[in-house]
Amino acid sequence: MGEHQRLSVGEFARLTRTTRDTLHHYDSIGLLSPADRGENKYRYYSVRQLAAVNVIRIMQELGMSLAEIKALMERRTPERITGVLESQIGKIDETIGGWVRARKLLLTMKNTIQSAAGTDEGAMEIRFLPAEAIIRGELNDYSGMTEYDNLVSFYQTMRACYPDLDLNYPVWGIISEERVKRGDWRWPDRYYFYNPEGYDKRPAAFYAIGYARGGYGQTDGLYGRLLRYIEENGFEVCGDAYEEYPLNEVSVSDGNYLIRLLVTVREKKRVP
Amino acid sequence: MGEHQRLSVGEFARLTRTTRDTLHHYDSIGLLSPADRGENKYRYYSVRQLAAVNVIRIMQELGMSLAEIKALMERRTPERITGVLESQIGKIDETIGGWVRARKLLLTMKNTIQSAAGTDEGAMEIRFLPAEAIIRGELNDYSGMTEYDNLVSFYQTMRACYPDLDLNYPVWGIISEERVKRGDWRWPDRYYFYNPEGYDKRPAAFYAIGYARGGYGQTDGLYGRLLRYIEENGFEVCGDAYEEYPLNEVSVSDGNYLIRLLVTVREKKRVP
DNA sequence: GACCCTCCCCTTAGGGGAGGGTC
DNA sequence: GACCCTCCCCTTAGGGGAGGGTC
Repeated sequence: MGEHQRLSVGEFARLTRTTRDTLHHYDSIGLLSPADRGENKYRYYSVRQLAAVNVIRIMQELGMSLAEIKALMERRTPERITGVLESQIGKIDETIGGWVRARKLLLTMKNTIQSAAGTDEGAMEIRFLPAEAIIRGELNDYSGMTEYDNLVSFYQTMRACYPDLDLNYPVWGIISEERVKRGDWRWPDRYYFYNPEGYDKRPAAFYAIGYARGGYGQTDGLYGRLLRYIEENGFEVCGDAYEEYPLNEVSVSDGNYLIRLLVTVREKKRVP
Repeated sequence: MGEHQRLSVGEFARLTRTTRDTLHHYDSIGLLSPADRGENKYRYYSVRQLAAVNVIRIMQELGMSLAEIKALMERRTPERITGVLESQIGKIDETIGGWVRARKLLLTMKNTIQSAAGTDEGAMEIRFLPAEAIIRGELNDYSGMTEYDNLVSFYQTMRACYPDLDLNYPVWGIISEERVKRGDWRWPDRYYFYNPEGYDKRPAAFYAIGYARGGYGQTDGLYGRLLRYIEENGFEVCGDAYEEYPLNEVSVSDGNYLIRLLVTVREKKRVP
C-alpha cells in the first residue's frame, strides 16, 4: 500500500457517498475539480477535499443552487462563511418548524380517517366526549352570499389569521342549536377544523353521534334519525351540532363519503 | 356576488398558493383536473378541490413524484391512505432528525471559525479549558501506511461506527505527549473531531495555546515557539497536543490556513 | 474484469413566452 | 385591462448509455 496518496473518482465517491456522475458534474461546472489529474487523464482527489463535498451538499440541501455555492466558494472568507452558516441555521429552524407542522397535519388526517374505521353506518350512540381544540370561522352570511362564497371567505380569513398554517386541515360545519331545533340544517353556521393550536373548543359534553353515507350536504335523513334517537332515550338537544366527513375526497374516490353528526345533548329532567 | 360558485384558475391558484402554471401542469398530466370546464374552455375548480391540492403538495414534499401521487389518488381507499400517512409520518421524523444533526454540524463549524476570529497570530497563552466532547479515531499505523492511508481508514471507520453522521465534521490530529516531548510532531497519532455526541473528551486541563498561518502540517516553528513559551513560564508538558485548523479550506481559499495548537501542561513543581 | 475517459441524449416539475380569444 | 386558452421551448442536477482506453 502506501503508494496511492490520491483517491480515484470511485474511491472518492464511496467515501463521500456520492456518485461518479455527480463528481463529473461538479468538475464540469468547475465547482469541485480533482486536486490532480493523471497522465491518463484520470481524476485524483485529495483526502482534504472530502470536507468540501460535505459543505457543498449541506448548502445544497438548504436550497442553494450549485451556481450559488460555486460563487460563494470562489470568494470565501471566514466572515462570509460564518454569515452564510448563521443564516442557514435560521433556515434550518424554519424548515424544522415546517416539518413539525406537517407532522401534526398528517397525524390529524390519519386519526380522522381511523376514527371512522369500523363504524357501523346505522349505529347511533350517546357518549361523553372530552373537549377538543378547534379553529372556528366567523358566523356565515347567507344574505346574498352562497355557501361557496362563505367557504371561500373562510379560507381567506384563515390564510390571513394563520399564515403559518399553509397546510390545510379538513374543514367541516357547525349548525347552531337554534337551527337544529328548527330543523333547518341545510347550511352550516360556521366552518371549523381540528387543530392542536386552536383557541376554540368543541366543548366537553354528551354528544349524540350518528353516521351516514353520502355526498356533501346529504344529511337530511341522518338528522331525523338522530333527533328521534335522542328523544327516545330521554335526552334533549342543548347545544350545537358538528357535521364531519371523516372519509372524504382525500381517502375515498367514488363520492360515497362517510358523514358523522355530533349533536350536543343532555338528559331531560324527568317530570315526576 | 352569489353567482360564481366556481373558482377560476387564478382564484384557485391564489387560495392554494400555487400558480396557474402548476395547475395547468396538474391538469395536463391528469393529476388534478378542474371540476368543470366552461363553454369557453375555461377551467373552473370547486372549493372542495382545495383540500386535494394540499394532499398533493404534502406528499410531494415528502418525496413522492407526481406520478406516484396520481397512482395513489386514483386507487385511494381509507386503508391505503392511512398506510401512506403512517409511513410519511415516519419519514418526517427521520427528516427532522437529519435537520437537527445538520444544525449541530453548522453550529460547530460556525463556532470553530468564530473561535479563530480576532486571534493574534503571534500571541500565546496558557489557559484552563473545560472538557469538550470529541470523537477520536484508533491509533494510527505508520508501518507501511502513509498519513493519507491512515486518514482514509479513519474516515471509513467513522462511516462504519456512526452511519447517521453522514455529515462530516472538520477532522484534526492528536500528537501524543511522548512524541511532543521527543520533538516528533510530523504526523498525528490519532485523528479526532468535535462532536456533542462523542464519548471521548479533550480533558479539562491547562493548555498552552499558540497560533500560526500556513498549510497542513507546517507546524514546525509553532511547536518550537510554544514549547519555549511553556518552559519560560514555569510550566511543563503533561499530556497530548491537539492540532486544529479553525480556518481551513472551508472558509479560506488561498491555502493560508490558521493553525491552532493546544498542548496539555501543568505548573512545574518549584524546587526550593 | 473492473475502472476510467468523453460525448450526447433524457428526465421532473414546472416557468417563459408567442399568438390568439374572453370578461 | 385583466384574465384565460394552447403550443412550444427552456431549466437544474444529474443518470444512462455508446464507443473507447487503462489497471
